[in-house]
Amino acid sequence: MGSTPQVRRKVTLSDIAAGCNVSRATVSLVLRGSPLVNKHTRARVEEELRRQGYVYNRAAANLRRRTSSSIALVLNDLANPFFAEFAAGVDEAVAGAGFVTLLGSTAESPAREEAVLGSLVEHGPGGIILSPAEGSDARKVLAAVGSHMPLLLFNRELDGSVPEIAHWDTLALDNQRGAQMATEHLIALGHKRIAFFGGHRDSSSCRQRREGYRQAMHAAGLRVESHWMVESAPTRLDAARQTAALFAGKTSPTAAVCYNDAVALGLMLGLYQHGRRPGHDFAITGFDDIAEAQVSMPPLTTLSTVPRERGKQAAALLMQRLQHPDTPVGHTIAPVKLVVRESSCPPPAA
Amino acid sequence: MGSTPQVRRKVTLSDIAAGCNVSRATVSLVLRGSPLVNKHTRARVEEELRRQGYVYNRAAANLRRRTSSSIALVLNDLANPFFAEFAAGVDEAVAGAGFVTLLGSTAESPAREEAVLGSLVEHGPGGIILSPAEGSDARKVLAAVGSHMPLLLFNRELDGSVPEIAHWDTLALDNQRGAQMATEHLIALGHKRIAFFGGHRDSSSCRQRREGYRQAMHAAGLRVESHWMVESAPTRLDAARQTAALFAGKTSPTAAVCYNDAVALGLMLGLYQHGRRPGHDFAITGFDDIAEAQVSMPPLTTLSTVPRERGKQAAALLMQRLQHPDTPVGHTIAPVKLVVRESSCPPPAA
DNA sequence: CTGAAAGCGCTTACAG
DNA sequence: CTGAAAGCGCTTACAG
Repeated sequence: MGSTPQVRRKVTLSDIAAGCNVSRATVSLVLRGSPLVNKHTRARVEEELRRQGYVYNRAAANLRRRTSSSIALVLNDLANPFFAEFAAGVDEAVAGAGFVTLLGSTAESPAREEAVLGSLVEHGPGGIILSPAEGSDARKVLAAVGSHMPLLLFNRELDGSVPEIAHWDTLALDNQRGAQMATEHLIALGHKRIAFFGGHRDSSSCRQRREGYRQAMHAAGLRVESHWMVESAPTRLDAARQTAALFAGKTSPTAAVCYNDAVALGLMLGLYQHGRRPGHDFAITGFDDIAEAQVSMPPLTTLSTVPRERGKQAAALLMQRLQHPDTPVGHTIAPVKLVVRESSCPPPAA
Repeated sequence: MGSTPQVRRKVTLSDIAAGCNVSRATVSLVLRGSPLVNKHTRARVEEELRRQGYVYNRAAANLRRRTSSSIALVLNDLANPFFAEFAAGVDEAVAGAGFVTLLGSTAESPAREEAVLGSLVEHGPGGIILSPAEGSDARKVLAAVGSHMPLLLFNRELDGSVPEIAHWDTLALDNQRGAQMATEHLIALGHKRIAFFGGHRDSSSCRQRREGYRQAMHAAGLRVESHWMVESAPTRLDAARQTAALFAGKTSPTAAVCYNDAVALGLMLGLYQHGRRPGHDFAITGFDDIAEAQVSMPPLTTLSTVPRERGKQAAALLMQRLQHPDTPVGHTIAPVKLVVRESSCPPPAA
């Protein structure tokens, strides 16, 4: 009430020390919760901290202690709901550990990725979680972050081999097993002619999902026509455009395992435009279980990756690495879960 | 080749100075691009910086210069595509200014918001962009950030009055004008019985959108039945559930201005479940123009807020404030744009 | 054009 | 239990 809170200069440890006639060392011990401090002294200091509106300067403390209280999160596309959820999970876990998240997004450009990593590293994060841009190169990343920075690669592989001096952990989705499960599910429904639809062939996740699809088809003794393997950008729009390609050959598929949900929703749209009814005369599965999957028309059978959980997991793995720098590098594969909804109908003949 | 890059200790200015027999001051001047340094000296220093793999420690520099090179971005819901796009825009602009973004998400909880703000402030951001959690209180925010921290409020108002000592800029969407435009559009198509559907009545954005709707209805001499004002959580699922309420009275509406796109898409689903065909026998408008709006069935007429642009704008406004702390507080209202698609059909009678 | 010195806000042995 | 002193990695007047 009678206080004058408008000081321009920030309140520091010295102000508090002066304010209650103790040394800065003592104030520091109080702040860090040391048991050495006399109860009465502690109370006086705490009162003074409150009175002056002290704000801890973590950067100064980190400098002195040679520690870090941040981790950097570098994403190829923050606006993608999958990564947005992932980021929310990372931030939740990071905040829970008393750290702060430094954000960087690269808009799928390796050049921007290099710049962003360079800038973030100067801010001294304890480690980095990186979901690489398409075409990002291992050596460039190494040049940007140095060989001593703990780094967790999420979701994608880097181009080129990872240099030996880099001890980078990885966290990946079980793409292969997921696509295999989706394909097996369609086979169990009675489908024989199953396509693999969408995605860029040269992305590692697309390769792995195609591999899972092929294995399931092969194990069931089913053949794969070459025109059933349709490429597209991993977006709804391009997927809708590519729909016609599925029906270009003489033997049309009755079902498609899609690269991801965006592609699957685009395919639904494309099918409607071709007078077909997904979930009735054509079966579709997706990958990701984005929010829209459960409310699309029809609701989409897909593989749940629980991106928020992946985010928490990524943060936990990185924190682990910070605490145990000399543990062997870990390559974690996160499970995916088949969620059956109406888009995966039996074949029309059955 | 013959080098030994594996030093555990980080390379500092002193190492560079020692490496080429100059003082740390000179190295610092080189780093900061000072014109004072002799060309030849500069070249030697730069070579040494490269040779030793020097990484600038921005935290130390910030401490000495009493500057900041970060801004904090605190969002009520990062997983929401609108905010994810917004965050991408903020980060783009922030990175463009050589700053880094500190991320915090509050999961719509005022208590978490307080904690997150408190933690972020300790990391010394130059300013904060805050999209408040529902029910977040002005005095609590002030207590968490202090009265000298530049803060930009985005998208929502705080509960309680903003204390006079807080000089907070705001950036808001033109909710009222947007809803008014949507309503006028439906009226122009010939609708007379138009509902306002979804949203929490006590949220400021919902109040403003309802107000725009009322003004347009009133200006056209149309009356509003009380059961046409339906509340819902701002989610697809709850909106679908509330659909029946629209048709509970004796005079059913032929169109609805929806609180946002999520609600509009939920309403579409609800209408299908009631045997109606949105875009044919019932007109719908949304708000936000999320990615799904253009590919829903039918495509959704809505108000585009261009969240990525809003993010850039928010960052620019905050940067402006950092450079000119004594400029009067600004309250910016960002325009929205009507995007007409097939969901807004004429009334069945017409 | 370059260097010596002080200092940003903290922490941490080390004495006492 | 508390304080004096040194130091984290930088920058910036100030001399020369």
